[in-house]
Amino acid sequence: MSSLDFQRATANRRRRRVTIADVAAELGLTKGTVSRALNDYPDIAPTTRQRVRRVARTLGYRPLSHAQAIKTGRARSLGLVIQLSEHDAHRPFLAGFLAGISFVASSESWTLTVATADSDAATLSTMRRLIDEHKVDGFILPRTLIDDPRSALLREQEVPFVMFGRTRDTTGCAWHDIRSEDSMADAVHRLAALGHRRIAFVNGGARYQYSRLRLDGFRRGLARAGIDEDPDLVLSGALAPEAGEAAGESLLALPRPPTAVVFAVDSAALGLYRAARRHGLRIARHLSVIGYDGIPDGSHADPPLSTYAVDVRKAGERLARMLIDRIRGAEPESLRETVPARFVDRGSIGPPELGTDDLARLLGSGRAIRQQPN
Amino acid sequence: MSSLDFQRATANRRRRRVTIADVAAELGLTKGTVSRALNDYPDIAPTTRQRVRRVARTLGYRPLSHAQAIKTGRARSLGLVIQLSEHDAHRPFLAGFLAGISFVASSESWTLTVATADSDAATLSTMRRLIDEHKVDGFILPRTLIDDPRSALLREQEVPFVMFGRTRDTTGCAWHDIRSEDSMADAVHRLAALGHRRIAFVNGGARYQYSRLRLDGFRRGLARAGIDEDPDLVLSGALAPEAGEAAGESLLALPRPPTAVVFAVDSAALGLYRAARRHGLRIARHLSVIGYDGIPDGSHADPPLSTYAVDVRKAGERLARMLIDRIRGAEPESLRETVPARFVDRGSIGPPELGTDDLARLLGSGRAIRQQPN
DNA sequence: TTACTTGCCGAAACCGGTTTCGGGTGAAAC
DNA sequence: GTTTCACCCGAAACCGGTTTCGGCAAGTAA
Repeated sequence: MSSLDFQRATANRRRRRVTIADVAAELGLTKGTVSRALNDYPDIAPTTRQRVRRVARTLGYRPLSHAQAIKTGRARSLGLVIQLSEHDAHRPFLAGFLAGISFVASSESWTLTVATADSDAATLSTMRRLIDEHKVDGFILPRTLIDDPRSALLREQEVPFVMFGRTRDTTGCAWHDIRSEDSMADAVHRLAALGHRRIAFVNGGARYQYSRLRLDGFRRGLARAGIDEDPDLVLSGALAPEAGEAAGESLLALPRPPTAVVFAVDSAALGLYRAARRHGLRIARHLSVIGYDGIPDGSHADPPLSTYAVDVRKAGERLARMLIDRIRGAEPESLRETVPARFVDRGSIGPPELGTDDLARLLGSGRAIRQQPN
Repeated sequence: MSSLDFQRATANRRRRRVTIADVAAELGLTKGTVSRALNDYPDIAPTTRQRVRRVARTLGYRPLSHAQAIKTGRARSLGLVIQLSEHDAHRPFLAGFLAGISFVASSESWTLTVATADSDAATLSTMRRLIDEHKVDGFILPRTLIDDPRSALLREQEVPFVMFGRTRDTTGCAWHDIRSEDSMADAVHRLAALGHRRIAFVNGGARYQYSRLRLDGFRRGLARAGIDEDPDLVLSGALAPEAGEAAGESLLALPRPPTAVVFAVDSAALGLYRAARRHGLRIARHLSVIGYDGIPDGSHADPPLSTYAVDVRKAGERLARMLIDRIRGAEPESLRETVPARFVDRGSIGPPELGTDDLARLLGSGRAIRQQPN
């Protein structure tokens, strides 16, 4: 045991790490044997394996990940490139999402490498750098686009990836996604059940696959409720409160305004609150609103925004798990799943107190009054 | 040049990376010479250095970071462990903060490794793992505590780190921080200039060093304005809207309520809006509020919250730069800096329309009226 | 007894870089 | 004409692991 003590002493004195050679020397074995023992090679006697394990533990041996990487080609790291130009709507989710990924990664002794970029091009070049330097073994792709250049790059480079969201060309793609289309259909269903017939839809960004899906879901809801779609009541491109406010204004300016509005994105829905306030309308009473995302701000609105909550932490966990499986060789086709969002009724919907015509009249008079000072 | 073509071909066919041996072979040099040339060793002829550079570029050679790490002991990665238990108030800053760090890191071909933890203990053990496996070369410590166990660990392990915020024991510490204490003093000064004499202060979490500093700043402001401190008007522990609301309630319940409130944290300040609304008070007219942080939600409040904006992206950039310098050997004492926050007046402050006694009377009658139904 | 497996481990190559050491060359100094 | 000394580069060790290959010993079949 003197050699063990010696190891400990030097480790403390010079802060030299315990290497595999130290473990081997302590046991009177060779590096190779120790390595195979720790990596569960079948040609190692069970008793030897146990001895190695024990000594490795007592010596505090931790393999150096990049020393392993040089031979195995595995950095044991998951890559995540966050693009935060435009609206930054995903910001409130970021912490939970990272927590989910990090939780699973840590449990497997993997790590998470994150980078940010401010454009599509920057995202791709950042990913390319991470690939070239072999900093990561694969990527999690948030905010998938209908036609996503990232998946094209990764397919070409043969780098594993999983997507948070679906896309058009699914070849070689693995994904985890929330069935937001079902939520949109459900929203229409709920509003129709409350008596609404003029239900508007304000969609998100056109590039995203989810926008396409949610619009489909909205239409499915209308069809199921037996309501004909009115093109005037379908807008898109609203990701932030400002855009949501503008959308609300144009909807309220219609000859036959909607009595309920479904938003594809919570933060846009919050914009409608401002428009409503300006026109003296009360959310839920005069105008029902349903959002999607479950952002915390929604619960601070007055009245709190009814929405479909997404468990982003869980999504992060699933994606990390799937990516690790994918890196270890699982087929992408076996890694595809969708889960539902959870409806949380906080009080921003209710039976229509006024019909569309009464609403129009009210808004008209309001407009007249408000325009007097000008 | 045929060998060059050969490299390209094999690189494409078998997707084999270009190694330093390929570059050396192409030039008729040895690996060692190429390595020294690329790393600016002085014993390489300038002409040779240029030739090596050019060929390395045309071949598309990128050194494998973990292959370098094995010898240099540098993973070229910055560590960030985010603790998101309690309030998660830093969430809105996360994206910008990461962007700042990532921007600088990328520019030096470094990467950012992030992990999350849900307690102090988990944070420490996660950091320990990253250190043991040598996944990172140093840490950025967000949300510094008065007595921070993280700095103790890193000092003992002799791992470089920089802090976002100050701490009590500064030995071996490098930091970047915002002089929020000056902002608090400035807030008092501004309110006093508007005519306020009863100014309250609602502080943040007691563990954080910033709370101590901001309280000092508040007191300094009072002293400068010639106002005696009233212990009733100083509260603490408010980090979220709920706690801010509660603090607001207790302040408004005082016999002589404040006409202005300074909050150490924006999101707590937003809680006061709700308390004010419940009592029929109008922010800015009856009750002036100043927050600190500059969170986006503040600008959506009604009226928008006046606050001191912190440039978290810039902070991330500075911290990354400082940490890289620190890892490269700079002394921690040379890496200490503070910058001011920027006041943004969005309209939540104004001259007191009512004195404290009138306010108390108004609140009293309001209370009476509201309590009748019970 | 001999031959052939099988189980288990040592030896050594290898991964892709970095760094030390030493020697050859040419110019300057004597 | 030597000697000296930069200047440059090759050779080889090294970093800390992994993986291949081969051989020894014991067990089994012939």
